[in-house]
Amino acid sequence: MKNREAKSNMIVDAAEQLFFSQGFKATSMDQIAREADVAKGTLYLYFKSKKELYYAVGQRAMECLKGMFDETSVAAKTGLERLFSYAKAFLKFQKEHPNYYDFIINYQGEKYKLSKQGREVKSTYEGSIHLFSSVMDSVKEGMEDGSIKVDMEPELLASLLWCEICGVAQFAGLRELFFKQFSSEVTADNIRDGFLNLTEFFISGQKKEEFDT
Amino acid sequence: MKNREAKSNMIVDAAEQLFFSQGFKATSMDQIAREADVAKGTLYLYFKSKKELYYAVGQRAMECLKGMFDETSVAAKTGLERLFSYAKAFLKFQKEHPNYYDFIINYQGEKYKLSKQGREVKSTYEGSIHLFSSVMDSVKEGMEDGSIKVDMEPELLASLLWCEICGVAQFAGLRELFFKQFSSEVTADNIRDGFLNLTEFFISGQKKEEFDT
Amino acid sequence: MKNREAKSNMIVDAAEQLFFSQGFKATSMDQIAREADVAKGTLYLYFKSKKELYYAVGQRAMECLKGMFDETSVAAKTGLERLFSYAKAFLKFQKEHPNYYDFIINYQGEKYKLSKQGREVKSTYEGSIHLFSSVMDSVKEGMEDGSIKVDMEPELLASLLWCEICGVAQFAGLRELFFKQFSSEVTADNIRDGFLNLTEFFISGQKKEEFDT
Amino acid sequence: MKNREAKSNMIVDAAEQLFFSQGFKATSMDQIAREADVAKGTLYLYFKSKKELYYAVGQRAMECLKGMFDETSVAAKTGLERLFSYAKAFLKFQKEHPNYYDFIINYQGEKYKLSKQGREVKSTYEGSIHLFSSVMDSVKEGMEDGSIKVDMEPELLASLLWCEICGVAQFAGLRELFFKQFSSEVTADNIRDGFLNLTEFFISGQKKEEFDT
DNA sequence: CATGAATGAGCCTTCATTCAT
DNA sequence: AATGAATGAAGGCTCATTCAT
Repeated sequence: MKNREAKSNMIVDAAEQLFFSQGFKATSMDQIAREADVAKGTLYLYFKSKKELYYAVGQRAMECLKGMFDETSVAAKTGLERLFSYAKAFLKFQKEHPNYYDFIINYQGEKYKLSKQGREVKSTYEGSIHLFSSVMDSVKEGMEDGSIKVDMEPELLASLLWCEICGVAQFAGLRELFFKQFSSEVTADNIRDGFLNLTEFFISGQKKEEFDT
Repeated sequence: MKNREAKSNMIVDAAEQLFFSQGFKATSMDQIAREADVAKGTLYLYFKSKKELYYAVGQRAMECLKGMFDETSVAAKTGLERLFSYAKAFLKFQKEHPNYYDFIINYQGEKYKLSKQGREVKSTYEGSIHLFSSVMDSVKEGMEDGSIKVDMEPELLASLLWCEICGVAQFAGLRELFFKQFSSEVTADNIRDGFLNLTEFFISGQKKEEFDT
Repeated sequence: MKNREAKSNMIVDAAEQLFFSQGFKATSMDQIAREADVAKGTLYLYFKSKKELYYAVGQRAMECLKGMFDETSVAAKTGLERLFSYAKAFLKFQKEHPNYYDFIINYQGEKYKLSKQGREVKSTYEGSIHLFSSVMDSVKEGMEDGSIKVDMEPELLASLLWCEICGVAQFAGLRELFFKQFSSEVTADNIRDGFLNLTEFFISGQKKEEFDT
Repeated sequence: MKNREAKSNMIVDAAEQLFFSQGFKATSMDQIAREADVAKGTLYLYFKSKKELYYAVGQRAMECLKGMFDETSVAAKTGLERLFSYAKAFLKFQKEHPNYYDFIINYQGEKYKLSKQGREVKSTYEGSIHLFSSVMDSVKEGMEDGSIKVDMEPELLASLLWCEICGVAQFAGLRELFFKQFSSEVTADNIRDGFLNLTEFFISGQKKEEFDT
């Protein structure tokens, strides 16, 4: 039954593409079937409903993010390094898979629209917890090993940084054209790098003088 | 014709609430009519189409944000102060009108789905430009008057801060329940305040020692 | 209450114009009200329903036709002359009031669509009887006075001629462009005149030789 | 795919009947679906829109008429004979398929309301041209072979006869009840036969004496 | 397993008619 | 008498889902 998984993947491929370009409601099962080159009825052999298909895409996005997180953090020595390897992974994820990123961000909101619950929601939710736990641990670790020097509760700092990173990830790309109107120097990459540099500088507690030099 | 505006507002009230909780596509004109306590046909006396109603909500959201921006920035002395009065206004806007905030954030995306353009899109886009210009001006001002001490192009710094603020605004509230699982101290307000304090401290270029104390 | 009739006429004017150019179903009471420059509610002060308005137009068309019939037949000396004065009146009516003509022709069909009965139907029906009676009388008269020489029951000949005239009236104009494709000589007027000349010649029983000359 | 055509035909059957009895606008897709005993959505599997269904009926009507024309004219020896075989075919068509006849007559008018053009319009228009060309050719032929003796341009005579035949076809049936009020002898068939006899007599140029006998 | 024809609930929008002012 | 805001039934069309083959 190797074949089954392959076909299922093809269907999710098709669905993914259409959901991303048109949104959930605007994508019809007809379109997905056509795109996946199967009959409409076949979709229902692999996914119980359109909703289910949507979840499958969410699953994929989350797994992709988890993969990039796990892959990246191995070489870190200090808490600060680990934290920033996560940050970089996150930004890289957004850059390389902007659709997956958007999907995850919008998931919760969209989901309310789909239905008030769903086992798949839980699954991605747990994924988020896992990721954020890693970030928080790295902050704690950094505070303990002295690589992070900020006078703030680690949970709060981690949350705050998480929000900042999400904001940079989301809007750096989305609004690149917008920002560029004011200066050609303001590219998505520059924003991302600027954020990483500035934040690392600040939370590592270096003196002002060191930064100016 | 006082009455007309009042009724129109009631309809937008109803539409707003439903769009916020279910999204554009998932909200039917029937529901809006029921919620607004008018007949379905009446909706079309006030708004040419469902799309038009959606725009009316967008208009409202943008005007609300602009109002809070304009109202807040008057008393500022330095560029730094002005910048942070904007930041506070933005966070306050998100806190007091989270739905409007989400609406504006999602506006662009949703709108592409509605139609490829539209005068209303332009209207909100221009609103964004206006707001961001103010932010950028305050950064430049702060760099000139010495209240902001960061070695970075003002446009880039402004863009970066904008992204961060958006991130904090959006996720502090949205994920409050999420963050709280790790520490009861991590509330949306704490995240917002933490962000403001930390960032003000950093970009005003105070020495580490001063912060620790 | 002179005013009442005047306003009623203005409304029928508006309705007439719109019914003719768009048809019954496609014309809305809103349009009629706008065209007549009165409020929508006012229409219902003068006409019980849209249907009623439609009938009023039918009434007008029939009265116009009757008027032209009565006006024309006075000077006739023989039955043949009277018959042809009717024929000419009919063709003239179609030419000068093609919309009224179409209206009358389509009345029956349309009416079935409106409802299965209606007093107005009767009214126009009686108008038709009146007109056709006149035609038939003129045929009888012509047979008696020798101006019509056809060996056929007068009722049948009258019916037959009526059908022919209706056909010429209806299609000469409607299909003018169509016929013209085959010869620029074939105009609506030529068809009408050709019909009158040929038919008069035939039913007056002139010899072939006379015609050829 | 034999089945597909069969079902498509059943749908057109239903649509035809309803369009004939109520008109285009007054017939709803719901009714058609009910009449055809299929679900409403099914209609759209076979016809892209209500308009398309209407065209399909028009197509049918035209093909039916063409079929009867082609079938009839084979045996004719002279132009006159051919002309009258067409005339008979036309009258027979109207008699056997009065709804199709009406449909074709009203087609043009109705269609303008539907949309300003359409390939189907062209299709029936071309059908008309084809038919009329045959009629005109037979008139020319008859003038050449001497079977038609009328001093008139063939195009004009053909046009005129066409109008007359249309009139007889349309009104003989439609007004049968009307005419009968004046004499029980005036039936639709008598009108049709009377028209054929009288006209044939006249345009074949026979002497009056021969007719009287 | 795979198909795709069939279903029917649901959507946006229109419009004849009513009625409080 | 006149208004025009309000109504709500209907209409054309879409699409997720089912099921006989």
